[in-house]
Amino acid sequence: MPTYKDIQRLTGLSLSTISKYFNDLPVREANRLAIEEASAALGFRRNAFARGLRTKRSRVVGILLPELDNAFHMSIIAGVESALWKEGVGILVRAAHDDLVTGIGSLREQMVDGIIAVPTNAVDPETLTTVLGDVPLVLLDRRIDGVVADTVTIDNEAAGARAAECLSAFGHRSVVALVGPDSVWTMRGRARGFVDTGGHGDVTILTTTNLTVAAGHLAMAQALASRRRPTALFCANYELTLGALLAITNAGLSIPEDISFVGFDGEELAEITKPRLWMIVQPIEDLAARTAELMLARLAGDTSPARKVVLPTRLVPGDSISPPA
Amino acid sequence: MPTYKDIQRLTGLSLSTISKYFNDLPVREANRLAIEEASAALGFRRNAFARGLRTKRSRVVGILLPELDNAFHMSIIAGVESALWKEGVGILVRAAHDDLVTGIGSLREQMVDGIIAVPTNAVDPETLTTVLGDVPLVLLDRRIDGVVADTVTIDNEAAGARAAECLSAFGHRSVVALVGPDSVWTMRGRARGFVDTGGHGDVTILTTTNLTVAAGHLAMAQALASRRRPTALFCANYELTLGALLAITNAGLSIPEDISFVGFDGEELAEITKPRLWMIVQPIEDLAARTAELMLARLAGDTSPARKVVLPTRLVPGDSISPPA
DNA sequence: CTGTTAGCGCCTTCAT
DNA sequence: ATGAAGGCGCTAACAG
Repeated sequence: MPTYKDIQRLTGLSLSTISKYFNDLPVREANRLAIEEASAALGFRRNAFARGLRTKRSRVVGILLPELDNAFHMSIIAGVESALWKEGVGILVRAAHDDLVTGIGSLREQMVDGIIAVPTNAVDPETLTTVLGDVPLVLLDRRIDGVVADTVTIDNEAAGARAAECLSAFGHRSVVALVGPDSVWTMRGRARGFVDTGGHGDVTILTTTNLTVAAGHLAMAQALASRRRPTALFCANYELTLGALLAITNAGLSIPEDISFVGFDGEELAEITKPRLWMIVQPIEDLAARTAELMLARLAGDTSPARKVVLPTRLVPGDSISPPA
Repeated sequence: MPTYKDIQRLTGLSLSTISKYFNDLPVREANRLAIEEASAALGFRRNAFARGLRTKRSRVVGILLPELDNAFHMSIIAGVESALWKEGVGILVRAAHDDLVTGIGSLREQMVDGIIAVPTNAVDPETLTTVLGDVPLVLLDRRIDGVVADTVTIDNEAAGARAAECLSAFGHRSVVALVGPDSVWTMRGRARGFVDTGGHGDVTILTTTNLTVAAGHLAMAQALASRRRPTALFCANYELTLGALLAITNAGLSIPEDISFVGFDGEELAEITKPRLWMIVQPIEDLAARTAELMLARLAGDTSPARKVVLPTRLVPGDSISPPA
């Protein structure tokens, strides 16, 4: 690996001039050309270790997710990566497996300049502060009670509420929400919004054991087979939506004749099902953009108080709701 | 951030003894305890920049994917991350957007010790060699013509062939494969295997514009509406499988009465659809394990010739094929 | 605008 | 098993 010294040998310039060139500080035109020629000939690339040792920055941000195979989180991260990389910032991705503190510690060991995390469990705020040191943290999709940090989420209550409104606007008084485990922050919010707004009638919350297609299918299949079969349904995330849809289809039931349906996050799905499904959809690109923006600001030295960014969901109309029989 | 010097101040030991302790070299028991106490008190963590500067290794592997929102690739990467992290190796993830060479260059700039890439376009082997330098490269899921590198893929021809066999075993002589663009290496292989083996009869290849649920749905909806409606179908990836399934359901057709069906990668889906679908499934965990293993070996200094790991797919039987009318 | 100099924190001979 | 010393490649004063 060539170094400044090699460039110095070819150009006769001092190390500091060469450094200035690479840091976009003014350099005489002739020297600039000489450096460019030399480094092209050498295939030179600056050594990030040495640079980091001096500057104390890696231009890498750590990403901490519960699991890496969650499609929703990864699609946000795709947007975050794109926005950060435009500024030359890379992402070091790690599965946290419900242990935020350990995850943060390990990322810090690898010298990340900041951390974006989707938290799961509760965390002791003090422990968090200690392990974080001065590394900026942006919490994505979910919050942690008692922790003061930048936060980018959607308005989950409003999302649940809107779903309930759609259904009640068509006259449904007996409504069901298929939601994931109560341990998931977003699910609590969506369920709460749904209950609070649909609460004038008869509201049932079906809780699944986890957020998978299979779990959604199972819970829905059981509900459909029960004595009081749901007639108006809201699914609180994409996997549950798909699972419920399959359960309904397999049971030989029709939407909306037998059951009215509001799904979540499946805009693409909504467009190709018959009938089109009503959907609550999350603004993935905005979530990504705001998260990246916040992080870049912190990296640039913004020390203003923690922000709480709350984005609205979009309601995509369909033909999957009809008045109750 | 505390350094060895701080530990030295607390323990009176030399920097070299402290270094030895942290590098698992023999240190007298009393000293070991002193160092442990001091570093705990200080909240000490070794500075990876300084370490990298000396050792020339970052303990980070770069991951280069066409896009980060591809569920299949990310599920492999989830396994890779898990295996690498067990060895203390992190992953720096980047979307390559069809430009492997630039991607590799940028990852090298961030000092990755190795690169795992899912390639898309062709690449000039020499350019690749140059930009790689001595960084080990493992190609995942797809190969590049003319490039000699470690490679972990499935046997795509065999996968396509097996699908064709299933259908012909039930007596189908007119079979259709729904595959993605010919530009995708895996799709070419699956189509080839399907054609070669199903070739005794009447084989049609439906090519979609991209690998999405919507594209699969569209292509399938058109085919179902055509004069010669398919009666035996193989879908060459998960998104196409889901899209085709929705198209079939929406068209009011039944599996397998109207159309026999072999899907791809949707084992979970297969279990909850009615009837159960025949599926070709990729060994995601094995792909991840072999990839990680290969990379770890290279990081450990293995300089043996490039390996070509080819894994078999699994055939999951269902009730979605019946003899033709 | 350019050059000289002094580290950043750690690992690694080399003696002891 | 320990200690002293040098340097990895780069940046950031500072002087010119």
